[in-house]
Amino acid sequence: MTAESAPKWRRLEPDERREQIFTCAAQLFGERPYAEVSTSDIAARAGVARGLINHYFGTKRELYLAVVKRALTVPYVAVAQLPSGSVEERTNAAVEWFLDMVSKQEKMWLAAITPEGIGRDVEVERIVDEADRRSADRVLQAMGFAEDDPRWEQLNALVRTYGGMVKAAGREWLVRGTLSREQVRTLLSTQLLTLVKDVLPQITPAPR
Amino acid sequence: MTAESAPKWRRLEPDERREQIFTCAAQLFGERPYAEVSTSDIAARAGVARGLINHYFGTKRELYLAVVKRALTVPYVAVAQLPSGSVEERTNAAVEWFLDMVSKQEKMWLAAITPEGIGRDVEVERIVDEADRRSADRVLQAMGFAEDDPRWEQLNALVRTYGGMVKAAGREWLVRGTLSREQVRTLLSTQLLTLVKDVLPQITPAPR
DNA sequence: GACGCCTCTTGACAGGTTGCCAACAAGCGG
DNA sequence: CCGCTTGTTGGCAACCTGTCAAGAGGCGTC
Repeated sequence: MTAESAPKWRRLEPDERREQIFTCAAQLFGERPYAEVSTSDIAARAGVARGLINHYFGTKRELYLAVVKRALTVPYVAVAQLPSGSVEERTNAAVEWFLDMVSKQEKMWLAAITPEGIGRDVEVERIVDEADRRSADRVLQAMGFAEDDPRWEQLNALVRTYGGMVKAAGREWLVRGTLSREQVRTLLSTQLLTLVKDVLPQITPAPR
Repeated sequence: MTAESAPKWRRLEPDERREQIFTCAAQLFGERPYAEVSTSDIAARAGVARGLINHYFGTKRELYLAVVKRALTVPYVAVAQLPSGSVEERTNAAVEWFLDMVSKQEKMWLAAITPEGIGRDVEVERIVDEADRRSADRVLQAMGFAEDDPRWEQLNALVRTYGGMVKAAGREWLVRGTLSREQVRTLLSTQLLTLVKDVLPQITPAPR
């Protein structure tokens, strides 16, 4: 019998261990809702003591936030520069680009737009809002609005409401299959065009 | 000293007590996310023993479901018979009515449209979907579509996507204050009108 | 006016979860 | 080979939830 000094556990670099726990947590949060994933589950899958999770992430909630944040950041990274044609052409191109992007990142995108866990949490809301605002900025830029427009704040808010429709349409298309890609394209193009041509121009500069 | 037999607690009719607890729960769920409202909090506000909540509603989750359900149902029950004028008049009336309703039930409505408080719960999802579908039905009826239209399923889905915008707009208006009621009115009216006049007519009968 | 009973209401208990922290030990540097 | 840094463990205390038998409010009856 070789006197193996069998270590009960292996010591890892902080970043490495942190990433390992993060990965396991992401898997579990993808499988079950937030409340049904206990830190014990995460620790078990990572083959680690439960306390270590708190050591690295502080709180179960903070760990969840980290997961959501990464999931939301990835999808909206590279918005290709849109063609500089008429408004109609640009809206169509934007919608088409969007549909392609979603097609490729289906699961990722769906997971990101339905933070399936902690809800109405200030921090989660902030993270999601940040992503929404950034994509609304891109839409406004693509539609030719000047970035120093005094109405920017409200224009952005209006585009964000359009984002609500986009998410809902994505769910109808991808999850429920009640709408075809073509129907979604028509819907989103038409509505975006109306938004840009009929609604946005009516907005008066910020009230104060 | 009058020998007052001071009762430690008052005995109420089941329906009455149930309603009282329900109301307090609705308030709290409107103030904080699901996870941050303990049954103790609800019991405290209702001036009642915690166990009584389980007696009436079984589970915290069931109580929450009841709250969400009512919040989603009440608003859409009495869609007053809309005036039978032009499409424009009817959309305006519908949007205006909706804004009034929301103003009155602000907290309740907000809590209901962001039921992520419990996280991708199948039951919650079902309830929300049910309500969304029902209100979409009402919108279609009000806009003069025949209930046996073969495209009904898809028309309904399209209106549901509009619902996504409605919810987003409500949040911008009530929660963040980035949009005024007037702006929301303009947005929702214009977009609904476009949906009804430009998008819906393009939908071809169900593919199979 | 007093009593009895129905059932509404309470309070305590068990199981489970989370955050914290002091002690332990892996494994590199001297 | 030994000591020290620090990654890691395991148990503790607080809290929350669902259950249940016991207690008491108050209506109906005599």
